[in-house]
Amino acid sequence: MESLFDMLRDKLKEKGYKLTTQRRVIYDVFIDNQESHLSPEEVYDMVKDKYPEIGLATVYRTLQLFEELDVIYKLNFDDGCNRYELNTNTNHHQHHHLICMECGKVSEVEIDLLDKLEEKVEKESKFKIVDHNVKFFGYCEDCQK
Amino acid sequence: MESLFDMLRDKLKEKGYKLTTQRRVIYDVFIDNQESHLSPEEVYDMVKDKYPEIGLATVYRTLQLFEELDVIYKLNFDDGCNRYELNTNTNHHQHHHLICMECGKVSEVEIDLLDKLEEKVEKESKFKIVDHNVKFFGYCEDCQK
DNA sequence: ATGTTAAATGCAAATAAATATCATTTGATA
DNA sequence: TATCAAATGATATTTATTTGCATTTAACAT
Repeated sequence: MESLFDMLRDKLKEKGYKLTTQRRVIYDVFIDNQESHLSPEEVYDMVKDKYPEIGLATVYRTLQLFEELDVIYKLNFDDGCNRYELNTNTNHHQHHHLICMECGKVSEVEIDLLDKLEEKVEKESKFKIVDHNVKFFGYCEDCQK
Repeated sequence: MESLFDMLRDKLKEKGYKLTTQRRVIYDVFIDNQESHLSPEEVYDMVKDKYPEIGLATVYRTLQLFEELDVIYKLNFDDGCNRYELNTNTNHHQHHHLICMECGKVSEVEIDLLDKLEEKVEKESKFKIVDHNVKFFGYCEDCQK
């Protein structure tokens, strides 16, 4: 039974990339913050605790690499920076975001009604669909008052 | 029976904003390019044909204003800039995007199965949902070959 | 173990999109 | 037609991200 970390190592090896300390440490930050939607700057700050010598450019490069390897995926909450979250292979496809239009808070919903929808869209269009992304906009509990 | 343009004028007046030539011309660009997803730079280039004196900052400011007035809405195709499309009041809510992961082409789907989904999500979470946004990722007809 | 080599890093400089500043102009109303 | 807040254009600035390059390091072969 392969852990998430084993998968990272295998994916890196398969593509001829090296498993560096920096990549380990960045990976750990995502493991330790699975409920978060981290920006490059936030990752940088957290990584510096364990590995102060790291450069911001390395963080950016690593995030790109991890995204390419499907280790993390990119989110967009329109707040001026990219955000990323760990791909645990269980959150994918039925894990979407609720964005509060008042305070900007983002929460999660676990729901999967979209498989039917994908089929329908594939029939109507000529696209071969492999993924979807759903965002809901509204007002969170606190901001409804 | 009120035209889209009348609505723009009313909305501006209501909030104490002025109907300037620049705003008219930018609005016309959206009317003339309803199928497009325009970036600020693209709007700027098109506007300059009719109104060469316009400044890029005015385009940015106008796009923000139009978005605030729900005259246009913002899209994100992760290509390094904001993109906008006209809100015709008919495309809203059942108009979503198919993004080709190979060539980046974006097409439209008209579909609305999400009302049920919104209800379900509202029950499960404490969010009051007012809008949703769906993107499908896959391969377009040309790139499947 | 050690040497070799391509890949990765850190730093600093460079880009690019978007925003802010401010003197000047303009649209709406009296 | 005069008034005045709002809007504009030009330019400078900010902020996120990327790039160039000399140096370091992980992976692999010997």
